Amino acid sequence: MNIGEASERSGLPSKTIRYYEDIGLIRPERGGNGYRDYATTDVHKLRFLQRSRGLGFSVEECRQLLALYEDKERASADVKDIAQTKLTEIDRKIRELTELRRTLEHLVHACHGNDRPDCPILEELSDGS
Amino acid sequence: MNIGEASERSGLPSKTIRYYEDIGLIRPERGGNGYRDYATTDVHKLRFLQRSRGLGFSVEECRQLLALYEDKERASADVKDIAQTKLTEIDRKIRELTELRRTLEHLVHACHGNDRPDCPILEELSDGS
DNA sequence: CTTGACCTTCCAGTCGCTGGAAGGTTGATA
DNA sequence: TATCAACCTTCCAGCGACTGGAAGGTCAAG
Repeated sequence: MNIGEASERSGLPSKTIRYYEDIGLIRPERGGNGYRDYATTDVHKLRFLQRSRGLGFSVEECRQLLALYEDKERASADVKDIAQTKLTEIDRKIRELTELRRTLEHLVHACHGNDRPDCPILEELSDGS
Repeated sequence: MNIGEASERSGLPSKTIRYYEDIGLIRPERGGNGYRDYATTDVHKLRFLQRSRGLGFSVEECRQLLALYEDKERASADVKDIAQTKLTEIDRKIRELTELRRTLEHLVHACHGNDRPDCPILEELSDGS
C-alpha cells in the first residue's frame, strides 16, 4: 500500500512516516514507480511507534522498544525497565507542574484583575519574593 | 557589569542572555571594548525573564509580560489574563500526564519482568487493546 | 611578557517533526 | 486522447529555546 493508506491505518501523518524512515525506524519496499510500498507488518510497526510515542517514549526509546518488539529472544525485563524509568520521569513532571500550578494560582488569586497598575504577579516575578 | 556577572546575578547562562538580546528582549549598553555592559535594571529584567520562563511562560509571553512590566500604564487585567490562560494549559498537561501515568503503571504491573518473551507492554503497544 | 580567564561573533546542532516548493505518477472524466 | 485532481517523490527550511564549539580579541595578575 502507498504511504497515504499507511498513514490512515497507523494514525501517523505521511510526513512523520517519511521522517521515521529517514532516521532508520522503518524500511518499506519501493515499487517500480519509486513509491513506498508498505506491508501489513510495516503498518503494525507504525502503529507501535504511534502508540509508544503517544505514551511519552522518546524516539530513541521507541527504537529500543521496536528492537525488543521485533526480537523473538527479547527479555520482558528490558521492556519493564524502560517503562519503569519513564514512569519515574512522568512522576517528576507531574510534581513539577503541580508545584508550578500552585504558584501561578496563588498569583492569579492575588491579582485584582482590574486596570490598576499595581499587579502582584509582576511584582512577584521581579522580586522573586 | 560584564555578561559573566549579569549571568551570575540573574541565574541565566551567558549564552541565554546573548540569545535574549538576539531576539530583542534586552538591549544592554556596549563598552569601548565591545563588551556588553549591563546596568542593574538589565539584571532586574533578566531575573524577571528567568522567573517567568521558570514558571512556564513562553518567550513570547515573557515578551508581553516584560512590556507590561516596563509600562507604567500597564493594566493588571492583561497580566491576569496571560497567567490564567497559562493555568488552564498547565491543568491540561497535568491531566494528560496523569492519564499517561495510569496507563504506563498498568502496563508495568502487568509485565512479569522476567526473561520470558511474552510481555504485556509490547503487546499493548502493538495491539492498542 | 606570558598565561588564563574572560569576552566577542558566527555557525551548527539539538528534538521531532512540519511546511512548502518543484516536479513525477495515477486514475477518472470530458 | 487530453486534462485534471489527487496522489506521490525529494530536498530545503523552519519551529522553540537554547547549547556547543571554533576562532579570535581583551584584560588583569604574576
